Amino acid sequence: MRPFEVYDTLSRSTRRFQPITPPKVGMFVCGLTPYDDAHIGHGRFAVVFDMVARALRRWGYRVFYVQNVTNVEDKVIRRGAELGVDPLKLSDRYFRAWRDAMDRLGVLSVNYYPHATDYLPEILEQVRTLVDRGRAYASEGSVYYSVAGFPAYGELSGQRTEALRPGARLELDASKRAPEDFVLWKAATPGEPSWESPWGPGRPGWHIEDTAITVRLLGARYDIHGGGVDLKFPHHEAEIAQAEGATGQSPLVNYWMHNGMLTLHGEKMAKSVGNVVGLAETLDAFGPEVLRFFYLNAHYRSPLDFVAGKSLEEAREAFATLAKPAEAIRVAFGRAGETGTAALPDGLRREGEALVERLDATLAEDFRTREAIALLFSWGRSVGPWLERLDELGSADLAILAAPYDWATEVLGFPSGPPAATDVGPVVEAALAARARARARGDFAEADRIREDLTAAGVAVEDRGGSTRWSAPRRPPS
RNA sequence: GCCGAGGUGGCAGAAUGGUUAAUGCGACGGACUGCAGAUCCGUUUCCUGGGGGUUCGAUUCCCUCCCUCGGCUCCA
Repeated sequence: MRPFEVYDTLSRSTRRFQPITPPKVGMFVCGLTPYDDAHIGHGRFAVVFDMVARALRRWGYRVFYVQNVTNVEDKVIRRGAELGVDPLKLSDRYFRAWRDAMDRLGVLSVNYYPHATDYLPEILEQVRTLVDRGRAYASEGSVYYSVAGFPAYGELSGQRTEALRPGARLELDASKRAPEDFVLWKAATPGEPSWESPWGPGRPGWHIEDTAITVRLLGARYDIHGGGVDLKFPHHEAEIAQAEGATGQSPLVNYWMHNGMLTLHGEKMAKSVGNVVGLAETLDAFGPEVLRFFYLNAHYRSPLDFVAGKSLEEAREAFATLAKPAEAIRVAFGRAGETGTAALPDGLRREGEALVERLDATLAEDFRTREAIALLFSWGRSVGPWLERLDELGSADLAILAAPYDWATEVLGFPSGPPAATDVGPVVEAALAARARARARGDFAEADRIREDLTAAGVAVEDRGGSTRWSAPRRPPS
């Protein structure tokens, strides 16, 4: 197991990671409330924690990564009512769309997506435990957590309960003893989904499913909890209060990781702000690798600004620069013999062998993906002079050239995948043959016209040396 | 107001108590090309919000001010 450091929000410091039960790592990330199409802000947390899980597994940790699905919640119910659809069916539909997007994005590291409604027995048991231990009280069919009885409340976010009271958004709910108390179990409203409980029919509060699920699956204490910074308060604060209040064990989580927000032109992207860019459409237009590149090209804790018509276009160019040598090397490797007619200089060979270690070491410092990507670009420059001579190299040398890119594919999730299969080959070949004839007789106007037509169809044409090469786009042109 | 994260070149975005402050995008020049594109080579020395302080030396550490973003019970 490679040692690494991670910034822990609770202690506000970068700490050396120490699993509770090595090599096992329990990792929980707050997932979606599926009630509408996911946007590219959601994609960021998914890719960030996917990268974390990939890295840890590469380093020898046995990661159990759980991402919950809040499928019963105010917003789901409200949207269902608007559309006249059963809320649970609605959330199921959007969850499926989320999974599709995750598959496309290469987010394959999540072991399990528990749904809130699948954990009602655990939720009810935890609520009852909190009531039994005097942490919570029932009132008018609902159950509330009594924040006053949990002094650590506010430590994660640096908020003090006294400071919260003047907050304009505190619910002035007569059934609560104190305004900062939050609901664990919400009394049923007619026509909405509800489940039987000792306090009457109702449904889970926002925060309780996470701790019911994690106590059940990961235990009273676990290693990593991730999520967006916007969830620090009150959501994660409430999780600590609930779990520690129920189990009597502390700390609930050893390392709190919070990713920075994706902003659109400087403002947080959020459904409630109305400034969202759809995840599925973005994947259609740019493909998963460009999007992953865009996300991981900034440190996960920094805010990341998205500028329409610019950010992803720039990411696409940069990604192409990175991916091209990788693909050329991999293709050459497939053709290469054991020994080549040329050999890499020792200096380059050593650089390549050291680079993979450097990449791991860089990520081991709080997941500095931007720095790792910079190293990969530099490698591209080192490798550059060999790109025209790859066929001269033997497989051992090519493996050295490929190793940093293989590392990137494993941990960052790009570059990967062969070009899309295409059945336009014969058509393109025929057009290029016509173009070659035109060029041969000096009719460049005709030759250029054919090339422009092909370019417009998404086929890149390159004259190299005496031959002409073409390539179909890896994905639909945007 | 309180809590947190930030302010770095034309743009995006790293890093560091010390020779020329990464990397990418863009731009420019060269090779190649019928022209282009792609690719390769090179250039882009005058960039660390303002003001103090510590230090032989600060962009980095400390204080202060200004500004931006996020949270302050909907949120990834």
